Amino acid sequence: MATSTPPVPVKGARARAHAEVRAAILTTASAHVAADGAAALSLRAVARDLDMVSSALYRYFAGRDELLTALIIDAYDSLGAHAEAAVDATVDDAPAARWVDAAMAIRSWAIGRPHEYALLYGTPVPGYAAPDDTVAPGTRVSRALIRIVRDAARDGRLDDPASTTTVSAPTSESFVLLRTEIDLPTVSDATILAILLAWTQLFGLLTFELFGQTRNFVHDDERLFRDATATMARHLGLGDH
Amino acid sequence: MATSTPPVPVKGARARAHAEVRAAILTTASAHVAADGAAALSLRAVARDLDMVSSALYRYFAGRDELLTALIIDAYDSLGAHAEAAVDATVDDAPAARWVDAAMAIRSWAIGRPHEYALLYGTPVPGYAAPDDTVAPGTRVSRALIRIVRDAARDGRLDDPASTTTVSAPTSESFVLLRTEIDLPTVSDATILAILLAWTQLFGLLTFELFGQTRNFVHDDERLFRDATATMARHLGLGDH
DNA sequence: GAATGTCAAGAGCAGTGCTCACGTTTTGGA
DNA sequence: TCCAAAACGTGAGCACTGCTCTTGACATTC
Repeated sequence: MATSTPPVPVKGARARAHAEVRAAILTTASAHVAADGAAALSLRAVARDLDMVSSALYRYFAGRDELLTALIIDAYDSLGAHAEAAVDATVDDAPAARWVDAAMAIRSWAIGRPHEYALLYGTPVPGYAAPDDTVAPGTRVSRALIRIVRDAARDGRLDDPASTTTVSAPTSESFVLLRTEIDLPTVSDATILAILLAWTQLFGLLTFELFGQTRNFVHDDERLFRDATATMARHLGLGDH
Repeated sequence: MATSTPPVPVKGARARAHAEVRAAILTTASAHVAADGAAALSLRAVARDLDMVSSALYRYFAGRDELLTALIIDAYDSLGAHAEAAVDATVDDAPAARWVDAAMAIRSWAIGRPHEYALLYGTPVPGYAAPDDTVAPGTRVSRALIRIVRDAARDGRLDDPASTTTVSAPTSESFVLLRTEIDLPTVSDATILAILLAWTQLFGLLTFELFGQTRNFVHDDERLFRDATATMARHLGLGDH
């Protein structure tokens, strides 16, 4: 029985003021998440910081979940821009090196904002599945990573990892749509699967590091992350030069 | 300033009754987590179900966090036993097939208990780092998976994936301790890294599936998971027969 | 029998998300 | 220019939460 999103003025000074207050709410809410994590985010505390009364917030967000969803979208955008910058900055490098650099950029973003990372890749706060609105903004990071593969394919620096991958018929079927959506029309099933593997491996390792699953036996997390992503780049068939 | 764990009687009928009540609390708390997730776990609701008053629970657990930690440990044990059973049941199969079967067993456990899985591998609830007590029980699953590699090595059915892995000197250094701890003394750096990769890949993909990160472009999650883990088994060097 | 340990009860504190009725202010059209 | 509608902030209030503390009833042990 979620209350629907509150009405928002569309023109004039009212609209401008509304947008400003909304932005201010997001800013201080984001600061609270960065400091104490999403679980500890309190609407009343945010309202206090802004010298409002808690009920006033409901003119801007339907509730806590909607506020969190907005924060998730902003965080995805921040991470996406970060990843894109890394991919852009390395256009002239070898595909494998680009992959590692992009992965390291994603990692450094996450290390600096563990709570925001948890907001994106940890347990989804409302229920246990992420709200639909957050899926699309989340693809920005993936698209940046995939651009590395696309550039490599264009330049003939992408090997087909067919010899070491197993793709069943139904999986191959489901790759048909995915292949066009990520704009890699000529690439093999093995490459698609390798991309998925590299993607899940990257975030899997990062999540384990940040959530403490690797402590007690990994000492130099950054080094391991670099080696791991370099290995995944080779599995992906990305060229070294 | 966390209140320390409450005193517990050590002998006699008193101790028995105490243990029973404690178990009952864990059982109904676990049911609540399974139904609504860890975030929604309420001490008062648990107390109501047991016809107690909420303050009575503090004789058995120092607070909500300690209750959750106990639940985490139990869940790790459940998952660990599940994985071990799968590994035991396939001793005569090919190493690669065993790996896939164990992974599928882990997945089916998770699919059936999404909230428990989130409790283990999602955002750590107190703060953003898991309490230390939960690390050791968490290794049970990993040890089960590693046994597959060890058996394969013993039987000469483990290839060295050196040709496709990159292990830097510092990472190699940190593998020295790890190698003896997982009782794979003769195995190469490349194999150790491949194990880590397979491990993070397995849980990375599973987490993405459960938290909704793969929806909209993966249709047959089970099939993909099977293909992905089979591929990782090959990267690991596990034999097919 | 007295002292000690164990336990549940209940009141209470400080906090939460959220709703609602109520005034005030601003806005845009008649 | 006037007026109704829209937007907004206020404060009270509801139903919760985790947690603390005091009190009184037992049981076990000395």
